[in-house]
Amino acid sequence: MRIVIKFRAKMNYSKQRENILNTLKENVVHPTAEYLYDILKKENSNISLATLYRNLNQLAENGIIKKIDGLESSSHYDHNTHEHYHFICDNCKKVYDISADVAPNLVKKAQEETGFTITNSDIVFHGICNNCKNKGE
Amino acid sequence: MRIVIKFRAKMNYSKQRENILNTLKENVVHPTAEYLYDILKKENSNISLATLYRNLNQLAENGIIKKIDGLESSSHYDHNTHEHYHFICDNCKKVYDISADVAPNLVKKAQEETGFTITNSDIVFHGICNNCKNKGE
DNA sequence: CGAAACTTGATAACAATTCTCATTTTATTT
DNA sequence: AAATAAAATGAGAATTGTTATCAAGTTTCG
Repeated sequence: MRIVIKFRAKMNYSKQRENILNTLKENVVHPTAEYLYDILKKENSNISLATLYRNLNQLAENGIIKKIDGLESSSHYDHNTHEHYHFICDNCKKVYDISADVAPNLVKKAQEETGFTITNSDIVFHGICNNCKNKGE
Repeated sequence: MRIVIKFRAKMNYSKQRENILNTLKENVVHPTAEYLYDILKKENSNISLATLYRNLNQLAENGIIKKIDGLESSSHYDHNTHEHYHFICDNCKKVYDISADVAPNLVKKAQEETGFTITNSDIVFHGICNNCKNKGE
């Protein structure tokens, strides 16, 4: 079973990375890269957009921050519109269906907790599918 | 309270849309637009990529198919790495936190159902937040 | 039929993100 | 502290997925 684990280069200290992490912690939660960039530009003389993205990815890969986004790049389309969720294999990238039973009354509970009007819920699981676990592909 | 509901133009019949929908139904589940485009190009003399995207969006807006993607365009970053979920207000686009309690044992249940190794789960709710409901903004 | 509304293809435009590469920092070894 | 290797940076080009534009073709319905 050959499952590729992302190689983690050692992280050296860097002023820019420190700035990015602090800015992320001290400001609005869940900012986009663009939002962070604007703040960083003001406070911190100059930083490259590439540096920002590079560091956000690195921090996320190392579990220091979390990147919030459903799928990786492109959208997928599904003709099955019944309530159900999805699992994406990080190895083969296939998208599997997961029954809605795994989270009963999900919307109802979330509405009760927040008072928001909730029209939709999506769950995306990530991991390794059985095929990849067995075949090591 | 002024909540903008997307205007739905009437859908006339169109050969291309029919082809797209059939291709989506008769093939691999959850394809990307690119995947569909390749099939359609082969089977169906010519179709424009723009037409494909236009129709996929239209079909999704009318609930005939489902578009699977977590957030809209750009990723958001979160320094809170504890298990919790997110709600995106379709009106003001703010991202709110939702406690993990709304889906107890989520990963465990999904693992039991599938046998997959699940490393991560993301839930994204959509709807209208209280602020927007009250202020009508 | 004939007008109004809808759809199409081709291509330009766009936004978010990643890549390239020469230079600079940081860490490690002597 | 000098030499060397490894990692980080900035600037901008490049890539990717998707949407906008617009003139021409279709569908709908009175």
